[in-house]
Amino acid sequence: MLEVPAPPKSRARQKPVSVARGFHHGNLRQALLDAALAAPDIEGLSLRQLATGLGVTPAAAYRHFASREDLLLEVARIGFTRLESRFAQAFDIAQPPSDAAQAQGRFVRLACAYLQFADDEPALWRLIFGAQGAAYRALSSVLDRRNSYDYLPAALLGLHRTGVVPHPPSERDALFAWSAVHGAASLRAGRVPGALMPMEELAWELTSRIVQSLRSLP
Amino acid sequence: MLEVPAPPKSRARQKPVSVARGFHHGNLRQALLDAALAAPDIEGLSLRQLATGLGVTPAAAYRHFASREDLLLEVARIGFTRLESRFAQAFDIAQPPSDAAQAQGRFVRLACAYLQFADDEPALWRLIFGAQGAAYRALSSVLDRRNSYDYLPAALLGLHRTGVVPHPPSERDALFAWSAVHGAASLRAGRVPGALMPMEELAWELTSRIVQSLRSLP
DNA sequence: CCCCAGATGTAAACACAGATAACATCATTC
DNA sequence: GAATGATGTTATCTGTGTTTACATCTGGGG
Repeated sequence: MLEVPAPPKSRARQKPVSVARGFHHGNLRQALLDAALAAPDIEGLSLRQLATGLGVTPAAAYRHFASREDLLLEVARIGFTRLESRFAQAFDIAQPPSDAAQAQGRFVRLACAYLQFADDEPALWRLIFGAQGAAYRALSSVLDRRNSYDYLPAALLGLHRTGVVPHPPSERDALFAWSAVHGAASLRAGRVPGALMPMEELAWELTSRIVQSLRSLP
Repeated sequence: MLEVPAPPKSRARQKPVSVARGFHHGNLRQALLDAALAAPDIEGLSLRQLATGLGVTPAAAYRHFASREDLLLEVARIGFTRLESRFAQAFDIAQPPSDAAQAQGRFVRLACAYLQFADDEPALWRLIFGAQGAAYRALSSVLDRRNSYDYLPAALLGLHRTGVVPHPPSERDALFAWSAVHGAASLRAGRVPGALMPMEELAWELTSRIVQSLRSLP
């Protein structure tokens, strides 16, 4: 609520910190993105508050983003990248599973990453997947899906290679697994009581049930 | 709960349509709700457009709703009721399943109802479940959950009673089933390519996979 | 070293949104 | 046939997205 009262207007000479007042020179864009990423409700924030909060005029934001929508899309893109990097870390491509336990471990970690992201960054989760996933849809055509949502099929393939699942995974197997995990994450994000159990427990339960279903279907 | 709107409003004089101009007398509230329900993007609509579209001043809406938020909440409540009535019809409580095939049929119909609702009323779906299910959360405390989301456990119980599933369904069984169906509906609403198969097919696939997972877990 | 060109930020303004208050009008009831 | 409360209207306020014209900073070429 505190305004920056344009205090000293230190037009004097040297700029001790050119970042703190008015001019951000080159990093206003990043500063706006950072502020948006830190907001508790990204979709609901206003450009003006964002800008004035950074000690800058609303119109300044338009030097870096064509519109509010554009800013939010960029934030969503960053969020999606963060999710993807969580996937990558959980997947741990450097260490392919050599037995059933390792393959299942990888699968559990992947589910965990999905759930943990919704837990850790609820505002980003809402931005990306909320509201019918408007942002997600807009991003789908831009992002390389091959690099983001192919971790799941790969994990299922690992389950088959190590003998956990008899048949090679089909696209529908992957869709079912994705549905279950995504649905659980949504319910958890919506604070549905039953979905609020400890996360590792939820992830283990989901994945073992999914594996069970894959075991017995032709 | 609704007010009694003085039924036919027989204005025996001129003004053949008292509804078309200015005064709606008693049914502006319903007219606003109807207009909102018909909007392609409920969350994004403005009170002003809604009101002026009905030939009425923006401020008139505030005689019937405390705020835009309040209106949207009421619309969400109606949407939730619609979903619930779809559940009731699919569940068909009058005809409890007497064998495995009927129990499975009931389960499939229930999943179908969920998916069909997302297909038929995407705007309502987004309003209720989108954006982290803000509306859904707000409604949860008001609605009697016993009457809306207990169809699923009941259907699972039917599966057990007719011998499809060996163990009586636990809360976690229900959560898993709900997650899978809800997740699939979300992906479908987000137009994820893999989830756009014919709906009955998707419902059948989901339910049979869920049943498979319930068969083998202790 | 100066000065200019382009990047960056400001000031002012427009249209539109939600919301409120004071006033006008209907429609029913005594 | 008024009185009265529900209903709708006319301003008006604040806040937001966005644009336009102007001001300022920064780095590089004479």
